[in-house]
Amino acid sequence: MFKTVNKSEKVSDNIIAQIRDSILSGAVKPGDRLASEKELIEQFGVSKATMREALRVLEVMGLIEVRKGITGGAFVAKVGMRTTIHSLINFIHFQPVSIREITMLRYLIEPTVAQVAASGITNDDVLNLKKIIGETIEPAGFELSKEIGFHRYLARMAGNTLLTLLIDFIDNLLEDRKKSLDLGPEFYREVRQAHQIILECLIQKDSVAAGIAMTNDLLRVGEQLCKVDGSIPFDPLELTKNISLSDLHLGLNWKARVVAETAPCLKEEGALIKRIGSGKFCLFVGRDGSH
Amino acid sequence: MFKTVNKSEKVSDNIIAQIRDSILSGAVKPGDRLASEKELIEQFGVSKATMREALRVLEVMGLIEVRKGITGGAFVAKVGMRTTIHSLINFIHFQPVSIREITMLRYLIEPTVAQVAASGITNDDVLNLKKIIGETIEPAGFELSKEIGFHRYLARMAGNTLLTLLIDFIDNLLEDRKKSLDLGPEFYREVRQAHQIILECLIQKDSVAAGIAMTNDLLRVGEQLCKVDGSIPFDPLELTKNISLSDLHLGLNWKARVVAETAPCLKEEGALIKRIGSGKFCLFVGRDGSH
DNA sequence: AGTCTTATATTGGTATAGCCATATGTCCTA
DNA sequence: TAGGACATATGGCTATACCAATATAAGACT
Repeated sequence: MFKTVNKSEKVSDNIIAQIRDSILSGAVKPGDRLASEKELIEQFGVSKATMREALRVLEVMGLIEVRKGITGGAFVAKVGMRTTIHSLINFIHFQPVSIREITMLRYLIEPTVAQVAASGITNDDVLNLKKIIGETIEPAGFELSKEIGFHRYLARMAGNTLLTLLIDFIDNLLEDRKKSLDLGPEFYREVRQAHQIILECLIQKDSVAAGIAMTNDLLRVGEQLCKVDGSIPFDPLELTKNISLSDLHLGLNWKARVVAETAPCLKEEGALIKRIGSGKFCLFVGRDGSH
Repeated sequence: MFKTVNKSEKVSDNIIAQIRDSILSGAVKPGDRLASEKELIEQFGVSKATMREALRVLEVMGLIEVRKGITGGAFVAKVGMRTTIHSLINFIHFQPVSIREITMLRYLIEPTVAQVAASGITNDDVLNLKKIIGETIEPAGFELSKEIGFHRYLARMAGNTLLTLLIDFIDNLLEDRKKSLDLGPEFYREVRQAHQIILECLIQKDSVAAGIAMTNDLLRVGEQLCKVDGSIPFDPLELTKNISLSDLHLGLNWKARVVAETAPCLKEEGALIKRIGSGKFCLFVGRDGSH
């Protein structure tokens, strides 16, 4: 199944790569048992220490799980979100991120998450969210708390894995900051109230209102953290100074496109045209269906 | 400096945690030499195998770098983006992400990135971007290519570390899909053209046009990938069905808020009010400054 | 027959000792 | 002074032995 290692490179790296590839390629699936330590040592033809090094790394990566006892061995596992977020946290430590940056990212994604969540909310969701709000007390726990927060729950409701991961991560970043900034109880009271308002919008299945309420919440939190922190808050007006990009309702049948100045659509009746600088492209805004 | 491990839990875990914390707390900084293997073994009071296990894990995490030779030892390192993205890729392998989801996330963030990039572009940026577009040939390299793509460069221009990491990651995901889907040369020709249009908008420092051009690009790519793939593409019209959330120009001095029905601002002249369902909250849209 | 206890085999976890490969500094020599 | 040979400290790997945890199976008791 596995081949003897090439000893020119680092041996454990070779083993790690082989096992990792066999997992990521789908050759073995979560739950499958690879082999016992002893068997793997024989298969790879290495010593126990080396084999353990490799297994240990794969375990920390979250790719395998090792169990001891008579039914033990190395089992393929699913990489969990906690492992991944830990890695992100390690990274972010060396690339300092401001509240401003975090808030900007939240501003871009969380209102939409709330919108989507509003359209598909169930009675169970409402109950769970009420419970979560009730539990939002000051002591935020520590170190990747397992309890799912309000925003995380909404992300899961929206059903987009990427957004869920992202919001989980952001939540962690913010929790870290909150802990180090020593905010008063008033802050947490306001957060809870904001969440109640969002929940009310969700219950009424009012997507637009939910999005706005979410925006209100995250901008206020960002502003308050910056106030304590002394940094410059994020203000979305910086982005859309006079013109709102989203006014144009872009869709697959775009109403707005950037086209060459020779494009035939520019001759259509009712088209709004704006030349981009003095270049050869134009911003074209047309009716539905035309492009 | 380090304390002897508590042997009730897994010893190497304890060591990993101690060293990790000492790095993340800032007690030791990148470039610092921790100690030699031998010294660490003495400090922690463990065996060589155990110590090596811990060091190996920390090395894979990207937190330290191990050098051999007479001046060798364990050195604190900066966790790089590649390490982090590898971890994200491991995670995503077990949480399949559709083109639809990827496109949705891109739709939320990349137009804004283009907008911001447009406002701060330099002559050097223009030259680099032209070069990047010129090099966009079919064979996309393999495995976390070092060459920075068009979208990645824009993310760096926008100067937001979080967005940069995110877009790097997304780029990787998309590259993976592109490779497995076997797209024709026509596809890449169109991508290049789309990038040229975006660049033109950037050169003219037209933020709005750049955002729109970016939206056009990413939606089209998403649509084409879904066509080959047979899955349902993302259409932003799903999100903002009849009402555009962003029409409301939310800022720190919000024009739109969700408030309790008893809020005094609802009595202000000129306020637009919409009750949320039959609940006790109202969507309030007021003038600048009022709230 | 069912349930609890106990023994045991299997497996992972740690410790010790030793050898090899490698990088670096030092000293010697031309 | 420049170049090369050697010494030395360090990481990398192997081998072996023993300890600790755990699931299974056998046995004792009710």
